[in-house]
Amino acid sequence: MKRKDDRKVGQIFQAALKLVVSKGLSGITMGDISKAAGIATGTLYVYFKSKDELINALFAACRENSVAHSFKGYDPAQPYKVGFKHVWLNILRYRLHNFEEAVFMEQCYHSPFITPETREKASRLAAPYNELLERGKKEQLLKPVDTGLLITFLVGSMNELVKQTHYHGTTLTRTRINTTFDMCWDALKS
Amino acid sequence: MKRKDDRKVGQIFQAALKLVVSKGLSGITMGDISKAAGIATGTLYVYFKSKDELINALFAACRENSVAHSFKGYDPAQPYKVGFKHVWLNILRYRLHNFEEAVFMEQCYHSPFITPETREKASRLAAPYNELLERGKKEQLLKPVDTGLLITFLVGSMNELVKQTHYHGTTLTRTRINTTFDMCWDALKS
Amino acid sequence: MKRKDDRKVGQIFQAALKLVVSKGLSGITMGDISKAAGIATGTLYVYFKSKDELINALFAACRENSVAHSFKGYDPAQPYKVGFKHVWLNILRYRLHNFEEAVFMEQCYHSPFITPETREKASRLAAPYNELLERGKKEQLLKPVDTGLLITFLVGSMNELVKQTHYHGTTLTRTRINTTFDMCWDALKS
Amino acid sequence: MKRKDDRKVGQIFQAALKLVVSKGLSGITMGDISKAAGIATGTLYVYFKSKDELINALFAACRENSVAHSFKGYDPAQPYKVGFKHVWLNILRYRLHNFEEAVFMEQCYHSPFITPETREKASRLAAPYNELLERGKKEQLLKPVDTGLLITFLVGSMNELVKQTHYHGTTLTRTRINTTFDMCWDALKS
DNA sequence: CATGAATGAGTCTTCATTCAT
DNA sequence: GATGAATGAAGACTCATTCAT
Repeated sequence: MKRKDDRKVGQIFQAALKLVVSKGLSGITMGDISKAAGIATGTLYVYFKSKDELINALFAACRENSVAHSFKGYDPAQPYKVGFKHVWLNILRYRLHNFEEAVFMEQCYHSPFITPETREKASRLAAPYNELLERGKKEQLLKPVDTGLLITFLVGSMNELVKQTHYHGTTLTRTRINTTFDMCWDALKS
Repeated sequence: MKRKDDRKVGQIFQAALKLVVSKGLSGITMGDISKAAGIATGTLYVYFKSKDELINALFAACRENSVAHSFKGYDPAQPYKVGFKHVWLNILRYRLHNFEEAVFMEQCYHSPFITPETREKASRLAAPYNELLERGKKEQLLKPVDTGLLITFLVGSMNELVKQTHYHGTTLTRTRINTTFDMCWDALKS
Repeated sequence: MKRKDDRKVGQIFQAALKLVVSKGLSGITMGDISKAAGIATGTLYVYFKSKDELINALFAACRENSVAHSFKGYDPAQPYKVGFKHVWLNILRYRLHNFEEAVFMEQCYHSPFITPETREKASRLAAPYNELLERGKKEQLLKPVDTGLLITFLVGSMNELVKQTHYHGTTLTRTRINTTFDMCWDALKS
Repeated sequence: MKRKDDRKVGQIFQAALKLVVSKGLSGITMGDISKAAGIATGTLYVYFKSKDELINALFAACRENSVAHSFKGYDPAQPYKVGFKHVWLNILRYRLHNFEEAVFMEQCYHSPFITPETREKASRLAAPYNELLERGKKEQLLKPVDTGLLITFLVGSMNELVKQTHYHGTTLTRTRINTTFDMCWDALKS
């Protein structure tokens, strides 16, 4: 028998992401995805019970991927600001290099595709970010305000920066990156 | 266009916005919109040539509305920070009270519905924001960095704040608002 | 506006019946039905929410039609056997002339299309038959056995007779009809 | 065909029959059958070239089984009515105990699955029934009418009786059976 | 203008069948 | 032989759009 091929899920995900960026979450069809993935439409249903499930699975995978990247190489032993900047850069790098994933996830935010379960699962993955910011507050380096608010700044500014970079074609020089980081740090630092 | 018509366009827009929040931009149909607006499907086509046109018109209307709100009561004669905060609060208030519009506009960002023309028209409306920030730089109150970057912080953080407020049900106290403004100001101020 | 056309339901029913006889209940598609009815596929959904609903509605209509025919011209004032034969002939005539309906209803018997509600509704329509046989028992003309059993003979024999007539191409002469009636009567009479 | 294979064919048939009763002839899929039979879908195609062939084979098998049962223990040497009742009871017993087969065969009647060849083969198996009734006519115990008509009564009444028993949950007491037989005999006897 | 029935292209999904293992 | 993943044609159903009233 033919073994279920795990690489195929990857192909499907890649195809879906590419399509979401070019046609929007609303515009993609199972036919498009299968064609882009180089498989038959029916094959999609071997791996995912429905379009909904496919989208949810992709969302979960992106989310996990994103979190995993954020803390790659993070060393809690280092001084706070060093570690913080490391993570900040990780996130930025991830969003730039995986722009498609970032766009997809944002599109999912208000879509009826994402089920409450998936949403719930996603928010549980936010824990490491929370901890990072809590630590900053404990070391009295960050403003003693609601962690959610701090994250808001972290994420919100990054989002717009990446979008702008991508769409306005601005090249993200080292200086520009540092400037942005400084602004972010100024916002958060106590 | 008589007044009667305008009222109907308003109903259509309201209906569409409500539906986008609950079902996503992908999920709305002309049938849904007409039903929610209390008119017949065919009547939609009296006011809009197609679904695309309806969405684009709504997008443009929201965008204009948003800009108009931002500068309501803004007095350039006042000291910079006072005026800046005024605008900042206007934007925040707008996004909170017109959450549906905000969601709709975000959903439109990557959708194939919005034509380049509409996009172009929208970005031209950004001029007042640019001017506001340029003035701040001229008065050496804001960091001498790319205006786009400054806007990024302004908008990005606000976006996330509003989303959070809405979804996590946090009440936005005066203190919380001020804290957020301070963070934003800290990020931008030179 | 275009008025919903009641004749269209009739066309749809006729088309469906014809197709069930030629291709079996299993083999019919909404596309086939619409084509045979001379309308667009989508139009079917103006009149019926789903294929299931269409089949159930058709079943109910056939059932009603069948019962209505059975007692046409039946006069309770006449001697029992005369009235009984009248009904018997009505049923036979109905089944022969509306062979498609008869086949369709038989096909429905074990199909998952028919909902319990429809089934229930159908069996409630059996009341007149029950009464007819009860009367025969009361007048001591029929065997004093379970009414269900009597109906079994009435219906079962007729069913097979009609099928045979139709498929083997036997012509149903007056003699043959009378012979069959006599057999039926012999079975039921006390 | 080894014994092992035959057992598998049996499993397949059993699975198919069970599914036809629960989901109708229209509703069964090769996937369902294979799952219910505890084998892989592909394996079905080792035993049957196609779904059509499977259904036809099953139909033929049921038909043969049915006829075989009918005359089990029948002894032409016995008086006619005794033998006749013996067969009649055999048929009844068969239909009650193999209700699934009976339902399946009825479903097949108007389905496009059954080929003319299968149909032809099936009707050739009716010979013993014909002979039984011919003998009755020759002995002047049965009405001198068309054999087809006689069979019609035999089969038709039995069909309905079995259906009723099954669906209305009536228990078939010995008395009820005898009553029914008497009715049938009354219908046929000269 | 307003209506909503009619249309048919396009969607998701299923399923008989094939084929690599 | 046995398996079940892969295939793609076909089916039920949706929906933007048109048009008769």
